Amino acid sequence: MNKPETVNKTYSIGELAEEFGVTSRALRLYEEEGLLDPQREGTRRIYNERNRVRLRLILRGKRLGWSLSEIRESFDLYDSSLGEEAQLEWMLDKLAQRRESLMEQSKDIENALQDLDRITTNAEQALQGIRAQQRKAGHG
Amino acid sequence: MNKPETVNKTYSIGELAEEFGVTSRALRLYEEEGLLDPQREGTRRIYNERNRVRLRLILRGKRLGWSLSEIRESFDLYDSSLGEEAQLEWMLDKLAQRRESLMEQSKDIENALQDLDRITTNAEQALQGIRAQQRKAGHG
DNA sequence: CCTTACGTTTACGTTAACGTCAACTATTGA
DNA sequence: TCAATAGTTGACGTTAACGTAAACGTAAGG
Repeated sequence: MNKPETVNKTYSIGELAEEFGVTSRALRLYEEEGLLDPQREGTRRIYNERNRVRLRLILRGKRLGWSLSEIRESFDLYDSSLGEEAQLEWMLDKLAQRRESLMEQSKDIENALQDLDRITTNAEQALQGIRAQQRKAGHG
Repeated sequence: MNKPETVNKTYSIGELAEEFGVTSRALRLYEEEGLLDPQREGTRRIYNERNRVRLRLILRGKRLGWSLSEIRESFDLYDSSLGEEAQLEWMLDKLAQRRESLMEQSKDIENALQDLDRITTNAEQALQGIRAQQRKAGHG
């Protein structure tokens, strides 16, 4: 008993590339780097929903400024089996590091937004000043 | 009547590099790219507080995944005089774009943090399970 | 005076993340 | 049957952001 047919939908490399605004070349590179593993139909690559989700995560990682190998590391964390104690401790450590880095980025964004707001306010006021001058001149 | 002497403190390239954990080479590159403009004492570069603040902003930009030219653009926005109307409108547009990008990154971080939390919880529970088993075995 | 430390410019080397092109295969529609 | 379309691998090209090394200048200390 399966879910509706949308679940088993597949995509060619070109389709997926266009949908996400990247090139086929990039998808092949991500595969080479171990970030994607599409099935094959003969020689052609066939992407499924799982691959699609992965690609979404890859692009999110890129937006956060991560390198491809950092992105792969995060996948490794995500996929790794919860087996031995030592492995789990190492994993928790890595997860904590990621969290710290993300929190730092979050702080950076807050600060950058504050800077932007100050500049924006100044520019808006300057613009209003100019337009007020123009209206005065227009009435002459 | 000047503020205390800390205000006029200056730094050599080596000092500044070490303080921020970058190399002299990087500082020279940032200068070439128009991101820094230290004074000179003969041929030697002399950095003041303003340069130091700039460097801090450069590194913040890097943590956000910006390229050096994107960082310079942001400085251009920051520095640009609030002159003509067209320029102001163009500037406000650029500022809005930056804001959107930052908000998107912020969302990405939220999501990444949620993912991390889920994985962390799983790993912690697995670890507790293992340790419970170890205690039972220890009592045998 | 000589070494040491720190700085300078110039220039070539390196890595990541693709872009681009060549040569080939497979499918499809006229 | 033939051309167009989309895919394949392989290889070389490109850009950004530095690293690294050479050759030289300069101020301080022994």
